[in-house]
Amino acid sequence: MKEAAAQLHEPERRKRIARILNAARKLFLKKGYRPTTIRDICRASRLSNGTVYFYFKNKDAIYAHIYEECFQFLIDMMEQSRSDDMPPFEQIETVLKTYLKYFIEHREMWEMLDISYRRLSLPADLIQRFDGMVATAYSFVHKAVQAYLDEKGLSKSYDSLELAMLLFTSVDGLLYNYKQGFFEDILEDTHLTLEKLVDRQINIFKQALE
Amino acid sequence: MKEAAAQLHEPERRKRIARILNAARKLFLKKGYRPTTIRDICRASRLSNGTVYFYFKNKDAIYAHIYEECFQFLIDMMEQSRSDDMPPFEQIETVLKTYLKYFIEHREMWEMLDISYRRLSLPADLIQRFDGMVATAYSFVHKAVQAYLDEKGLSKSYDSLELAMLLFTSVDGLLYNYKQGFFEDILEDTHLTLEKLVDRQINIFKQALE
Amino acid sequence: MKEAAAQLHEPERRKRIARILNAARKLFLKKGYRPTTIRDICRASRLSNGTVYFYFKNKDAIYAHIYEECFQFLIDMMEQSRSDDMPPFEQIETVLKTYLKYFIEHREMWEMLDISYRRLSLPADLIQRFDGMVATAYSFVHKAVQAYLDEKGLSKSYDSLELAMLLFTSVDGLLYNYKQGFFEDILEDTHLTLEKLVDRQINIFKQALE
Amino acid sequence: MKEAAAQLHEPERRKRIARILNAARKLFLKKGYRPTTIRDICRASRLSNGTVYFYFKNKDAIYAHIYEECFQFLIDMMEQSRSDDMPPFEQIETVLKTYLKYFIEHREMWEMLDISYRRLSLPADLIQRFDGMVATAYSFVHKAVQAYLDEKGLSKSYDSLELAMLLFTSVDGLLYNYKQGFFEDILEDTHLTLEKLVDRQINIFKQALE
DNA sequence: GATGAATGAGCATTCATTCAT
DNA sequence: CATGAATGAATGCTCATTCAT
Repeated sequence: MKEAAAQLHEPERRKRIARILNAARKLFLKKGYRPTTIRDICRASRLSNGTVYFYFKNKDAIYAHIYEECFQFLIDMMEQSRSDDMPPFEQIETVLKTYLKYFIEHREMWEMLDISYRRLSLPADLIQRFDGMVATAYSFVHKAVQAYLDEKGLSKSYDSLELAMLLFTSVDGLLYNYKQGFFEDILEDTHLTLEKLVDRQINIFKQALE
Repeated sequence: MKEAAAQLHEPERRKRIARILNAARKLFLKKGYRPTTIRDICRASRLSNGTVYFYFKNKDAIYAHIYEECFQFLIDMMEQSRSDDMPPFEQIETVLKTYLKYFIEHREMWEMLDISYRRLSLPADLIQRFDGMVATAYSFVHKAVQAYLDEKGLSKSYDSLELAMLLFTSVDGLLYNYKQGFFEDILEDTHLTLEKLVDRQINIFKQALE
Repeated sequence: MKEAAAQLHEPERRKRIARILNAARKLFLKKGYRPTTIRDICRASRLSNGTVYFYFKNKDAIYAHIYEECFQFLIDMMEQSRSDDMPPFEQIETVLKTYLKYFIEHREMWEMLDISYRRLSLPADLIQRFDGMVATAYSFVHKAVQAYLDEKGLSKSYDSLELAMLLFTSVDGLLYNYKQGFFEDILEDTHLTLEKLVDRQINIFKQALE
Repeated sequence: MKEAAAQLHEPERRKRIARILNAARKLFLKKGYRPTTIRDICRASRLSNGTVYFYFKNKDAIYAHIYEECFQFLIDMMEQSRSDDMPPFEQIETVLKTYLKYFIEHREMWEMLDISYRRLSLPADLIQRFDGMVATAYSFVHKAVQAYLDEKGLSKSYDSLELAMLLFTSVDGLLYNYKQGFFEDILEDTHLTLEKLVDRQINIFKQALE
């Protein structure tokens, strides 16, 4: 009976949780994690202090929820964009460009991922789940690179894991430096864009392997 | 006379300042900028609250000092490692490997640079100085790439600025992901090392350009 | 329903607010505004630091509340004591004696008014409201004086505003000097009292106009 | 010998003390007593922290010095302006107008007197000295009023002390209210000035006694 | 005498978190 | 479930005062 009653209110529950998360996401992004206060979140979600604490153990838990959500979104995007049937090189291209797309179209999410979840005092199982997500994202690139090497008969000359890491991190480094604002002037003064840079980066790998 | 008297205490002053900066550096790294409190710094430097404020206007000023110091150290290392007389490719290699060396040997400094100085409310002139330092570091790679392209007669096929950015950010991305701990398992389980990865990255660029 | 629930706690709220204001009023008087600390107020009101800030935005807000309250009390007293039907001179007497009564019976309030609200960094609208209250208090005297001059046919010989100001400020000066303690010995050694002094002052004006 | 040496530097001492007092006076006025810090005074007087404390026991001592100085200045002005040979009424007028002159021409000093020296924790003998100065200032008015009453043969109808107090405090109340800014609008919109108001006040007393 | 380095208590204010209703 | 009142430790920073040189 109690269960049933709880179930009955489930949609209501979800709504409240969503409201809290939406508010928190925006605030974390705008002000950063630490400067965002629980009261900020309450105000923005139009819920009381106590309610927020009813649904989330504490501030870190809210953050963790959002982190997971953002990362899952990236994984889903990658998953949906690629397919095992694609030619290997296209797979590589697709995954990396999907990452770029994520960065451009869902910048807020990308920035959430930037807050190192290891610094927060999260329960060990969460940390592990997050580590797993990172591994999954890497694996998309890894598998594609492996397939590409197989296709080209280069499996013995190159280490697919090594190449995958380099590919991924080189794009990541680009985005990271971009975010820091170090490219602002350059991208304004030249014909360069993030898209072209990523393209070039991928092509350099391709040329190198030929 | 007054000058002399002041000078007399100068070494003492320097010592105290160093003590504060050393304490702050360590703490900023361990806990991050915001979570580190002035009191933490006082405790670690065995100086009173008032003394810290006697030497530094506020917390941001302490951070700025450390940031500049760390970045200048990197620039000096790069400057000293390279020379215009080197073959261009060696210049590229040297600068990037110096960056890696900085990361490995002065990890604390590298991590300091990771705290975005733009989020802090620093005086405009400091922001500008820091921007200048970033530009200087980039320029080392840029000049070397330009020389390399000239040597190979590829100046027309490739944009030196673009290549320099990609080279630098790809290394940076590597270090950044490494720091996040995303490689931990991989580097443990394989023969890979940061050095080999950077090497490979540089070689990929080289191969691509040939 | 929500409203009802909130209302339910309203008396409790009021009690706490009153406790804070009572504590603050006493302390401001005893020690002055600046030397009174929020902690003093907490200690005196037996409430925690956070609770005080829950009810008041900051120290200035507490002061402003008290200031307004005290001034309004004076205005109410004046308003209730006088009436347009009174003979003009009686109006003058009544208002000024009410001011004296306020000074004697609600000394704590009178002293609050002594703290210049202009030095505090209060929001502009509060400043304006306070200015309005000052104007209201003056106007009671002014209107009465005007009526008196009209009655006596002296409107052309005297400026009602000027006389009103002199009447009010002369009483105020008396109170102010009294508060400073400059009369202590005199009032002890003679038959003089504040009441007699104010009486005399009013009579001097009356005699002068005859 | 030591004495001689000390004497030798006496002018130097005085200079420093004057520098401190000048700086403090300006600052106390501009910012008020509490908000003025010793460091402010050091900066303004171009002397070191330690030096200020060498010449003055503490902040209160500096204030007391200035208070005395300002009050003495007023007493001197009054003393010099009046003379026993003047007709009594002229004496009254002169003393009160000198007080107004002091207010207008040495407003900074007048405002210093406004800070109640009783609230500060000054040594008892200082308090007494200050009380004495207040009495002296009052006595100038008192004596003149007494002489006036004698001249007019009104000594039996009026109490000279009472009248003196009323005269003095009515002017004081005027100045006090003026300082609070309560007259600003009025004085701007009409032909009234402080001088005219004081004049009128004195004349009212005169008229009343006739 | 003069300096300025050093102290540490103290301040206003914030904030994550708890809990009675 | 939801509310918002209550808590009190913590924070960055200030400042009168002391003291070694």
